[in-house]
Amino acid sequence: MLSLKKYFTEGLLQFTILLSLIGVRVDVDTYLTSQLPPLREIILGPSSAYTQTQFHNLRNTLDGYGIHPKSIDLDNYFTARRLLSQVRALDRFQVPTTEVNAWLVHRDPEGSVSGSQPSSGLTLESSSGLQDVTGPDNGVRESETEQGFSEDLEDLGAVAPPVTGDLTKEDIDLIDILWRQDIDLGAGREIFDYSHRQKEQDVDKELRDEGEQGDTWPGEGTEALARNLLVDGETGESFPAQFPADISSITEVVPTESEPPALQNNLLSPLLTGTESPFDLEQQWQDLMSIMEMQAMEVNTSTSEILYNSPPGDPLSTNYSLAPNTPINQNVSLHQASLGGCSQDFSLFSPEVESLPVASSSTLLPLTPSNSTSLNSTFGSTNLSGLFFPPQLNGTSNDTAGPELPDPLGGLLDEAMLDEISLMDLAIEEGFNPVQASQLEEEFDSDSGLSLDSSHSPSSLSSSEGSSSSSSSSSSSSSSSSSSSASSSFSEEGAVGYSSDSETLDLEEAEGAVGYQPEYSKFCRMSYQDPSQLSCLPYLEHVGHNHTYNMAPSALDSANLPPPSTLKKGSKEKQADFLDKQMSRDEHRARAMKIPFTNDKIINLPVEEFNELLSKYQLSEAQLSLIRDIRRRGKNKMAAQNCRKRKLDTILNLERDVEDLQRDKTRLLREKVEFLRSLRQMKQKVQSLYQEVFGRLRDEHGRPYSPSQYALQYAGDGSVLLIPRTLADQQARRQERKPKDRRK
DNA sequence: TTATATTGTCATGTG
DNA sequence: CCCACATGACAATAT
Repeated sequence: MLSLKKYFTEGLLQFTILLSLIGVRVDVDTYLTSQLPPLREIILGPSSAYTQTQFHNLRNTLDGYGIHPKSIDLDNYFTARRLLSQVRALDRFQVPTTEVNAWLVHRDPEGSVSGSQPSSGLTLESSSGLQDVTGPDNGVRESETEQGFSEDLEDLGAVAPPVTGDLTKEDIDLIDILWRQDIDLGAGREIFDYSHRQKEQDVDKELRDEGEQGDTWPGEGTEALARNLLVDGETGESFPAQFPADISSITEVVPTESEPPALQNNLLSPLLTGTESPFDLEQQWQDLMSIMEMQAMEVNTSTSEILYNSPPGDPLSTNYSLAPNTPINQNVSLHQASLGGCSQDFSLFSPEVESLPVASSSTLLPLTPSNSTSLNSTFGSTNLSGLFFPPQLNGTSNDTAGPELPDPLGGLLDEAMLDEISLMDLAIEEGFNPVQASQLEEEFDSDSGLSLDSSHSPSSLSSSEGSSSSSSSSSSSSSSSSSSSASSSFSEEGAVGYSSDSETLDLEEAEGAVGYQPEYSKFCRMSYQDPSQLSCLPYLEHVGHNHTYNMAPSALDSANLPPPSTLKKGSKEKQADFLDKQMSRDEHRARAMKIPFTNDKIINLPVEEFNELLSKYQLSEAQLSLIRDIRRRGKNKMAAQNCRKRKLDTILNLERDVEDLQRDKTRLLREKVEFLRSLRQMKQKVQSLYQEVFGRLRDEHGRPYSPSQYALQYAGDGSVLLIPRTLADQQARRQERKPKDRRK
């Protein structure tokens, strides 16, 4: 948990730093208040994911991040342009509003891939576009970031159009991507993946082969990877038909997108031209299958070239440098930079954050001293007034506050005195006395610290919700959708590929189901927003669900990282052992019982599909029982994760609320001190004037009036009267009673 | 090895 | 009644 908190806080800091670097003005206060939610979600990602209903939101895209890396892997493995074009085509299909995000993501990867891989002709376009765009991107980002991460895709569209006018199609695309990145904020786990992949790439082929050859592995892995695709493939019935259907649906959706049709056409046109075969299903499918198999062995999908170029340690520098050539990487890198660099940046950022609180504290400090002085002075003023008035009156006036007033001037003074006294009383009641005035300073300081904390604390239930909703949407999307999009298959493959092992599958499933934690954990541990974006796509449903949860990140990490080493060592057996270790108990049981489908399917398939699946196989009673237990436990696992995330989120929100209240309290106390001080000054002024006027008064004999016998009193019309003390006392008493009566 | 934190599982309740 | 989900409690596991 601590590490996670660190990550999220660091992520916030980094993000802010990034924004500042980009040129976006970061208002920490507003950021905390208004924009914190998104950040918080990022940090608390899991919490946001709590609400299952929210899975469909953008966050889900985060969940899908896993896919994205895989897509990159595909590029690495398959140099053929055909894949890229296909992917793009797929992206198009997914263009529909929510899907638009995914589409953008894909493009980035492509661009990055193209940039990295000279083989693809597309690369030239994408790379050039990226480079050109880099400048504009920043500007766009500013607006984007300002608007908020959690904003809907529609918002993106709305924002993008203005920018697009000057920008080229490619630029627009890039902007969209950047926009999405900003929204997602997730650091790409790609870095991790990359590291693994570089090492594993060679091994991956072997793994792929193994997966294909493996009796249990291939089937499970493929199934897990793209339930849609695989399912179809398994049945062999629905797959072909579904694909076209999905495409048509996607194309239809595209026009409806927020972006103007013209823009869309422009954006799409490049892709379309490049894509030979959205319809070349067989080849795509084969490629996807092969990729999936390969990936299945690799738990993680390292697509990022960033790793190659730069060590994960320097996400920022490397990312930025890479950005021009590799849009995806850039995006990822940016996220990562914000996230990964958090620790490093944190120190830098912290000062800034603290500066605000400090400033307030500094302001407070002067106040506090003044307050203490003011309090004393106020008392002094009262004493002064007492000097003017007869001792008796003064004594009474101090206690009652009323008696003094009766005097001619007493009226004014009385009110001021009363107010002051009342304030003082309040202060005392509240525990805010002169002594405490000094304490205020401390409070302020502490408050400043609190404010800092608050800033750190992510506060955005909404964001979490959004993420959760996105995940849910992705999950909701039917399996048919998965079959439809080859691109989706990539993402799924990535997830599936490594997940092909029962373990990975379970993890994915669990994650997808949970939806909330994935954000948090994913974001913190590894940044793979892009994949998440992919998850937005319907076909990615499986992946998204699985990825979302906390477990996923840890599992993914463990799964991803270890495999590379094992793979390098080069023994399939080792890999198998590792996979076995990674597999959950239920997975082992399922394997032992020779259950013909993956745990992921068992757990995540809708009831109808689940029953249908069961009906397709002749399973023994023991197998059926085990399957039902696996489903029950799997769902409960996700539920528990959601529950815990929700709980954590609630606690964090409460914590934030407490901090806010403490800040408010400090502010109010400071204001109170200021008012008291100003009141004291006014009193002193009135007293000095009173003395001056009273001292100049002379009776008919030219003798000054005795302060003990006479007093000045302000009349309602602004005139000043000299009246005997007795009258003044009486009037003062009357005035005292009135307020008391009112109070009653 | 122990203490703590995390995660998985079960039982139960709710919608 | 079934299903999905949420949640407290406990166990298992990881750190």
